[in-house]
Amino acid sequence: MPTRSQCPISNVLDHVGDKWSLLIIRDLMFFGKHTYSDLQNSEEKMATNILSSRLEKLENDGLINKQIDPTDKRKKVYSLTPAGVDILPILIEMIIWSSKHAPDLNIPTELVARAHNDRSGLIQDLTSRLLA
Amino acid sequence: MPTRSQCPISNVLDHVGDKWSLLIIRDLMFFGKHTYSDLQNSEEKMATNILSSRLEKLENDGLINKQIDPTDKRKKVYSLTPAGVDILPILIEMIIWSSKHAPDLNIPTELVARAHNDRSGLIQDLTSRLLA
DNA sequence: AAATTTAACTTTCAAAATGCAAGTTAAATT
DNA sequence: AATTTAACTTGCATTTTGAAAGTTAAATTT
Repeated sequence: MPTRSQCPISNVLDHVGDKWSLLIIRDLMFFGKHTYSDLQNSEEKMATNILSSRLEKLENDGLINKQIDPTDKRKKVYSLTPAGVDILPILIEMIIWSSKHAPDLNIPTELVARAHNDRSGLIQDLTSRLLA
Repeated sequence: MPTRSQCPISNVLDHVGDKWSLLIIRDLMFFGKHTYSDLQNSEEKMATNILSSRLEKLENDGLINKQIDPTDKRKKVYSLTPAGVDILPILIEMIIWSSKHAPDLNIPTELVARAHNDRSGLIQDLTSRLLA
Protein backbone atom coordinates (compact mmCIF):
# COMPACT_ATOMS: atom_id res chain seq x y z
CA MET A 1 0.00 0.00 0.00
CA PRO A 2 1.49 3.36 -0.94
CA THR A 3 1.60 6.24 1.51
CA ARG A 4 -1.72 7.99 1.21
CA SER A 5 -1.22 11.03 3.39
CA GLN A 6 0.70 12.58 6.25
CA CYS A 7 -2.05 11.69 8.73
CA PRO A 8 -0.90 9.50 11.63
CA ILE A 9 -4.06 7.40 11.50
CA SER A 10 -3.75 6.91 7.77
CA ASN A 11 -0.13 5.97 8.34
CA VAL A 12 -1.06 3.11 10.67
CA LEU A 13 -3.59 1.93 8.10
CA ASP A 14 -0.86 1.96 5.45
CA HIS A 15 0.89 -0.68 7.56
CA VAL A 16 -1.91 -2.77 9.00
CA GLY A 17 -5.09 -1.46 7.38
CA ASP A 18 -6.12 -4.65 5.65
CA LYS A 19 -8.23 -7.52 6.87
CA TRP A 20 -5.38 -9.75 8.01
CA SER A 21 -2.28 -7.99 9.32
CA LEU A 22 -3.70 -7.18 12.75
CA LEU A 23 -4.82 -10.77 13.16
CA ILE A 24 -1.29 -11.96 12.49
CA ILE A 25 -0.02 -9.50 15.10
CA ARG A 26 -2.73 -10.68 17.49
CA ASP A 27 -1.62 -14.30 17.08
CA LEU A 28 2.01 -13.40 17.69
CA MET A 29 1.06 -11.21 20.64
CA PHE A 30 -1.60 -13.13 22.55
CA PHE A 31 -1.46 -16.70 21.35
CA GLY A 32 2.25 -17.41 21.29
CA LYS A 33 2.20 -18.41 17.65
CA HIS A 34 5.57 -18.35 15.98
CA THR A 35 5.56 -20.37 12.78
CA TYR A 36 3.87 -20.18 9.41
CA SER A 37 1.72 -23.20 10.08
CA ASP A 38 0.72 -21.86 13.51
CA LEU A 39 -0.48 -18.70 11.85
CA GLN A 40 -2.23 -20.54 9.09
CA ASN A 41 -4.35 -22.42 11.57
CA SER A 42 -5.91 -19.35 13.19
CA GLU A 43 -9.65 -19.36 13.69
CA GLU A 44 -10.12 -17.14 10.63
CA LYS A 45 -8.21 -19.44 8.25
CA MET A 46 -6.44 -17.04 5.97
CA ALA A 47 -5.30 -18.21 2.55
CA THR A 48 -1.68 -19.30 2.43
CA ASN A 49 -0.67 -16.91 -0.33
CA ILE A 50 -2.19 -13.97 1.56
CA LEU A 51 -0.44 -15.00 4.76
CA SER A 52 2.80 -15.12 2.83
CA SER A 53 2.38 -11.67 1.33
CA ARG A 54 1.35 -10.15 4.67
CA LEU A 55 4.31 -11.62 6.50
CA GLU A 56 6.57 -10.21 3.83
CA LYS A 57 5.02 -6.76 4.11
CA LEU A 58 5.03 -6.73 7.90
CA GLU A 59 8.69 -7.68 7.86
CA ASN A 60 9.49 -4.98 5.30
CA ASP A 61 7.56 -2.47 7.38
CA GLY A 62 9.59 -3.38 10.46
CA LEU A 63 6.76 -4.83 12.55
CA ILE A 64 7.93 -8.43 12.63
CA ASN A 65 11.16 -10.40 12.41
CA LYS A 66 11.78 -13.70 10.69
CA GLN A 67 14.48 -16.10 11.79
CA ILE A 68 15.37 -19.66 10.96
CA ASP A 69 14.83 -22.07 13.82
CA PRO A 70 18.33 -23.39 14.57
CA THR A 71 16.96 -26.72 15.84
CA ASP A 72 14.89 -27.33 12.70
CA LYS A 73 15.92 -25.44 9.63
CA ARG A 74 12.60 -25.98 7.92
CA LYS A 75 10.94 -23.77 10.48
CA LYS A 76 10.95 -20.00 10.40
CA VAL A 77 10.31 -18.25 13.68
CA TYR A 78 8.26 -15.09 13.42
CA SER A 79 8.30 -12.55 16.22
CA LEU A 80 7.28 -8.97 16.88
CA THR A 81 9.74 -6.12 16.72
CA PRO A 82 9.45 -3.29 19.27
CA ALA A 83 7.33 -1.40 16.74
CA GLY A 84 5.13 -4.47 16.41
CA VAL A 85 4.78 -4.82 20.15
CA ASP A 86 3.70 -1.20 20.30
CA ILE A 87 0.57 -2.14 18.35
CA LEU A 88 -0.67 -3.70 21.59
CA PRO A 89 -2.52 -0.63 22.91
CA ILE A 90 -4.47 -0.43 19.64
CA LEU A 91 -5.52 -4.07 20.01
CA ILE A 92 -6.46 -3.53 23.64
CA GLU A 93 -8.77 -0.69 22.65
CA MET A 94 -10.35 -2.90 20.02
CA ILE A 95 -11.00 -5.57 22.60
CA ILE A 96 -12.56 -2.97 24.89
CA TRP A 97 -14.74 -1.67 22.06
CA SER A 98 -16.07 -5.15 21.31
CA SER A 99 -16.60 -5.92 24.97
CA LYS A 100 -18.89 -2.90 25.09
CA HIS A 101 -20.57 -3.05 21.70
CA ALA A 102 -20.51 -6.73 20.79
CA PRO A 103 -20.64 -8.47 24.18
CA ASP A 104 -21.88 -11.73 22.68
CA LEU A 105 -18.42 -12.66 21.45
CA ASN A 106 -15.59 -14.65 22.98
CA ILE A 107 -14.14 -11.83 25.05
CA PRO A 108 -11.30 -12.64 27.42
CA THR A 109 -12.94 -11.25 30.55
CA GLU A 110 -9.78 -11.28 32.60
CA LEU A 111 -7.98 -9.22 29.98
CA VAL A 112 -10.78 -6.67 29.69
CA ALA A 113 -10.94 -6.26 33.45
CA ARG A 114 -7.23 -5.66 33.68
CA ALA A 115 -7.31 -3.32 30.67
CA HIS A 116 -9.70 -1.18 32.66
CA ASN A 117 -8.15 -1.19 36.09
CA ASP A 118 -4.46 -1.81 35.39
CA ARG A 119 -3.92 -0.79 31.82
CA SER A 120 -0.28 0.25 32.04
CA GLY A 121 0.62 -2.79 34.12
CA LEU A 122 -0.98 -5.02 31.53
CA ILE A 123 0.85 -3.33 28.69
CA GLN A 124 4.11 -3.48 30.61
CA ASP A 125 3.73 -7.18 31.37
CA LEU A 126 2.87 -8.23 27.86
CA THR A 127 5.50 -5.98 26.36
CA SER A 128 8.34 -7.26 28.49
CA ARG A 129 7.28 -10.84 27.88
CA LEU A 130 7.26 -10.30 24.12
CA LEU A 131 10.57 -8.49 23.99
CA ALA A 132 12.29 -10.96 26.29
CA MET B 1 -17.78 -8.21 5.35
CA PRO B 2 -19.17 -11.37 6.94
CA THR B 3 -18.38 -12.27 10.53
CA ARG B 4 -15.10 -14.14 10.45
CA SER B 5 -14.78 -15.27 14.03
CA GLN B 6 -15.75 -14.70 17.64
CA CYS B 7 -12.56 -12.77 18.32
CA PRO B 8 -13.10 -9.20 19.58
CA ILE B 9 -10.27 -7.86 17.43
CA SER B 10 -11.57 -9.61 14.35
CA ASN B 11 -14.99 -8.20 15.17
CA VAL B 12 -13.73 -4.62 15.05
CA LEU B 13 -12.06 -5.38 11.74
CA ASP B 14 -15.35 -6.71 10.43
CA HIS B 15 -16.75 -3.20 10.96
CA VAL B 16 -13.84 -0.91 10.13
CA GLY B 17 -11.09 -3.19 8.84
CA ASP B 18 -10.78 -1.70 5.41
CA LYS B 19 -8.67 1.15 4.15
CA TRP B 20 -11.33 3.85 4.41
CA SER B 21 -13.83 3.45 7.23
CA LEU B 22 -11.54 4.69 9.98
CA LEU B 23 -10.64 7.73 7.91
CA ILE B 24 -14.32 8.59 7.60
CA ILE B 25 -14.66 8.24 11.35
CA ARG B 26 -11.54 10.35 11.83
CA ASP B 27 -13.03 13.13 9.69
CA LEU B 28 -16.28 13.08 11.61
CA MET B 29 -14.43 12.95 14.92
CA PHE B 30 -11.55 15.39 14.58
CA PHE B 31 -12.29 17.59 11.61
CA GLY B 32 -15.93 18.45 12.09
CA LYS B 33 -16.90 17.10 8.69
CA HIS B 34 -20.56 16.37 8.29
CA THR B 35 -21.55 16.12 4.66
CA TYR B 36 -20.76 13.85 1.73
CA SER B 37 -18.77 16.52 -0.05
CA ASP B 38 -16.83 17.36 3.12
CA LEU B 39 -15.82 13.73 3.39
CA GLN B 40 -14.99 13.46 -0.27
CA ASN B 41 -12.45 16.24 0.02
CA SER B 42 -10.30 14.57 2.66
CA GLU B 43 -6.56 14.55 2.07
CA GLU B 44 -6.71 10.94 0.89
CA LYS B 45 -9.36 11.57 -1.78
CA MET B 46 -11.43 8.45 -1.68
CA ALA B 47 -13.47 7.50 -4.74
CA THR B 48 -17.08 8.61 -4.52
CA ASN B 49 -18.55 5.13 -5.02
CA ILE B 50 -16.38 3.76 -2.22
CA LEU B 51 -17.36 6.61 0.09
CA SER B 52 -20.97 5.85 -0.66
CA SER B 53 -20.67 2.15 0.10
CA ARG B 54 -18.70 2.78 3.31
CA LEU B 55 -21.21 5.29 4.61
CA GLU B 56 -23.96 2.77 3.95
CA LYS B 57 -22.09 0.03 5.78
CA LEU B 58 -21.12 2.22 8.72
CA GLU B 59 -24.74 3.28 9.06
CA ASN B 60 -25.96 -0.33 8.87
CA ASP B 61 -23.35 -1.29 11.46
CA GLY B 62 -24.60 1.41 13.82
CA LEU B 63 -21.46 3.55 13.85
CA ILE B 64 -22.86 6.60 12.11
CA ASN B 65 -26.19 8.35 11.61
CA LYS B 66 -27.51 10.05 8.51
CA GLN B 67 -30.03 12.86 8.64
CA ILE B 68 -31.40 15.33 6.12
CA ASP B 69 -30.36 18.89 6.78
CA PRO B 70 -33.67 20.70 7.45
CA THR B 71 -32.29 24.01 6.15
CA ASP B 72 -31.14 22.47 2.85
CA LYS B 73 -32.75 19.24 1.82
CA ARG B 74 -30.01 18.41 -0.64
CA LYS B 75 -27.59 17.99 2.22
CA LYS B 76 -27.31 14.89 4.38
CA VAL B 77 -25.72 15.34 7.77
CA TYR B 78 -23.54 12.46 8.91
CA SER B 79 -22.65 12.06 12.56
CA LEU B 80 -21.20 9.47 14.91
CA THR B 81 -23.37 7.28 17.09
CA PRO B 82 -22.20 6.47 20.64
CA ALA B 83 -20.64 3.27 19.24
CA GLY B 84 -18.88 5.38 16.63
CA VAL B 85 -17.60 7.82 19.22
CA ASP B 86 -16.21 4.88 21.17
CA ILE B 87 -13.79 4.25 18.32
CA LEU B 88 -11.89 7.29 19.60
CA PRO B 89 -9.51 5.43 21.93
CA ILE B 90 -8.46 3.20 19.03
CA LEU B 91 -7.65 6.26 16.92
CA ILE B 92 -5.76 7.86 19.78
CA GLU B 93 -3.55 4.80 20.09
CA MET B 94 -2.91 4.91 16.36
CA ILE B 95 -1.84 8.54 16.63
CA ILE B 96 0.46 7.64 19.50
CA TRP B 97 1.95 4.76 17.54
CA SER B 98 2.74 7.00 14.59
CA SER B 99 4.13 9.72 16.81
CA LYS B 100 6.62 7.16 18.09
CA HIS B 101 7.34 5.15 14.97
CA ALA B 102 6.76 7.60 12.12
CA PRO B 103 7.60 10.95 13.68
CA ASP B 104 8.12 12.63 10.30
CA LEU B 105 4.41 12.93 9.69
CA ASN B 106 1.91 15.67 10.45
CA ILE B 107 1.29 14.72 14.04
CA PRO B 108 -0.93 17.00 16.13
CA THR B 109 1.60 17.58 18.92
CA GLU B 110 -0.94 19.08 21.30
CA LEU B 111 -3.17 16.03 20.96
CA VAL B 112 -0.33 13.56 21.49
CA ALA B 113 0.82 15.41 24.60
CA ARG B 114 -2.65 15.38 26.07
CA ALA B 115 -3.14 11.72 25.09
CA HIS B 116 -0.14 10.95 27.27
CA ASN B 117 -0.77 13.11 30.31
CA ASP B 118 -4.56 13.51 30.34
CA ARG B 119 -5.90 10.64 28.33
CA SER B 120 -9.27 10.24 30.03
CA GLY B 121 -9.84 14.00 30.09
CA LEU B 122 -9.15 14.15 26.37
CA ILE B 123 -11.50 11.28 25.65
CA GLN B 124 -14.16 12.79 27.86
CA ASP B 125 -13.93 16.19 26.20
CA LEU B 126 -14.08 14.91 22.65
CA THR B 127 -16.82 12.44 23.50
CA SER B 128 -19.11 14.97 25.13
CA ARG B 129 -18.54 17.41 22.27
CA LEU B 130 -19.44 14.76 19.70
CA LEU B 131 -22.51 13.51 21.49
CA ALA B 132 -23.81 17.00 22.28
C1' DA C 1 -40.37 31.01 -13.87
C1' DA C 2 -36.55 29.24 -16.54
C1' DA C 3 -31.81 28.23 -16.50
C1' DT C 4 -27.93 27.12 -13.84
C1' DT C 5 -25.56 25.28 -10.07
C1' DT C 6 -24.90 22.30 -6.13
C1' DA C 7 -25.13 18.05 -3.29
C1' DA C 8 -25.40 13.44 -3.14
C1' DC C 9 -25.11 9.96 -5.08
C1' DT C 10 -25.13 5.76 -9.13
C1' DT C 11 -23.29 3.45 -13.10
C1' DT C 12 -19.81 1.57 -16.02
C1' DC C 13 -15.76 -0.61 -16.77
C1' DA C 14 -10.79 -1.46 -16.11
C1' DA C 15 -7.36 -2.73 -12.65
C1' DA C 16 -5.96 -4.67 -8.45
C1' DA C 17 -6.59 -7.60 -4.46
C1' DT C 18 -8.38 -11.80 -2.60
C1' DG C 19 -9.26 -16.62 -2.24
C1' DC C 20 -9.08 -21.47 -3.43
C1' DA C 21 -6.62 -25.48 -5.01
C1' DA C 22 -2.75 -27.61 -6.49
C1' DG C 23 2.18 -27.72 -6.96
C1' DT C 24 7.19 -27.03 -5.43
C1' DT C 25 11.40 -27.31 -2.49
C1' DA C 26 14.36 -28.30 1.18
C1' DA C 27 14.93 -30.34 5.57
C1' DA C 28 13.69 -33.80 8.87
C1' DT C 29 11.97 -38.26 10.04
C1' DT C 30 10.94 -43.17 9.28
C1' DA D 1 15.91 -44.56 0.34
C1' DA D 2 11.24 -43.30 0.90
C1' DT D 3 8.04 -40.54 3.24
C1' DT D 4 6.53 -36.68 5.71
C1' DT D 5 6.62 -31.91 7.20
C1' DA D 6 7.20 -26.84 6.87
C1' DA D 7 7.11 -23.07 4.22
C1' DC D 8 6.04 -21.43 0.80
C1' DT D 9 4.64 -20.35 -4.79
C1' DT D 10 1.75 -20.61 -8.87
C1' DG D 11 -2.39 -20.41 -11.66
C1' DC D 12 -6.74 -18.93 -12.14
C1' DA D 13 -11.55 -17.52 -10.88
C1' DT D 14 -14.03 -14.24 -8.01
C1' DT D 15 -14.44 -10.05 -5.52
C1' DT D 16 -13.19 -5.47 -4.44
C1' DT D 17 -11.38 -1.13 -5.67
C1' DG D 18 -10.75 2.97 -8.35
C1' DA D 19 -11.36 6.49 -12.00
C1' DA D 20 -14.57 8.88 -14.80
C1' DA D 21 -18.79 10.08 -16.37
C1' DG D 22 -23.70 10.30 -15.65
C1' DT D 23 -28.17 11.04 -12.89
C1' DT D 24 -31.56 13.34 -9.79
C1' DA D 25 -33.58 16.50 -6.78
C1' DA D 26 -33.20 20.73 -4.37
C1' DA D 27 -31.45 25.37 -4.16
C1' DT D 28 -29.87 29.54 -6.26
C1' DT D 29 -29.37 32.86 -9.95
C1' DT D 30 -31.04 35.43 -13.79
